[in-house]
Amino acid sequence: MSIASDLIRGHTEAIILANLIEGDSYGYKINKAILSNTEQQYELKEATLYTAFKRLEEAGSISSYWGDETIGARRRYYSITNEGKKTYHRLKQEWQTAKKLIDKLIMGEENGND
Amino acid sequence: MSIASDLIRGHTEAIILANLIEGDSYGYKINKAILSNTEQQYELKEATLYTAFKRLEEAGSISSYWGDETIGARRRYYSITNEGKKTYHRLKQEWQTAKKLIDKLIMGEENGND
DNA sequence: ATTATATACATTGACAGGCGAGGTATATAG
DNA sequence: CTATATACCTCGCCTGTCAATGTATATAAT
Repeated sequence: MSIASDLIRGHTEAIILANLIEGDSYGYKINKAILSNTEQQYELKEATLYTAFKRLEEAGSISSYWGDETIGARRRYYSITNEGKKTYHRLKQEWQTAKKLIDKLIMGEENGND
Repeated sequence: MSIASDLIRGHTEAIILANLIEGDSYGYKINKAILSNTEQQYELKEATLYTAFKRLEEAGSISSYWGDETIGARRRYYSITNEGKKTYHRLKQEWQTAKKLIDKLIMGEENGND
């Protein structure tokens, strides 16, 4: 992919929570959704994704349950908790703040708006 | 400071190059400039700063020389190279791309513009 | 039958950047 | 002579990312 992972680093959890705000989902699907949303410009690697799920669940931001698929591979679904919703809103605000700061710090005189 | 370091991670080099684009400078001063530019909201820690200088110099993005101070502590000045200017412009473009992607991924329906 | 591909989850071990803690040295103010 | 500001530097830990690898189910092609 074309985006350096260090630029996304630290946003993994917010990205996952943003997905789960739209409804319960599972790893493979979230992975594909991100690829699709970014026109294959960014991929949240599986190892990264599953370790992030573990962190989020330990933090109480999400909960999980096995789907009742009778055919095909089993799926572990994740659900955002109320705690996770709060975290998500906090992370969104932090991103807005960080975005402005980084713009100021690296863009110099140029205007960073679209 | 109020900004999680993982949100800045990966921007350290761009921030330093943005400073040096304005003219030669040295570690302590760049450190204070960032603090001041962000109203103390972000600080590039000294250990981070000096390891980044080393990386940038090894990569040929900056060069350094000792100042000729006759009083006070000695200063090691850094200068951005032509190679470094190219890198800086590339990093700025990457930031613009990443910013849009992250907005799309974590902001959902909301508009991330100021 | 067997190979390949897609779906789906999970772990291990290495790597890289950030940074707390510590150290050195000069100069000034109390 | 102690504290504070300026100024540089390094060691070792921590944390998040990810390539590699493994498991299992299902379908399509050879």
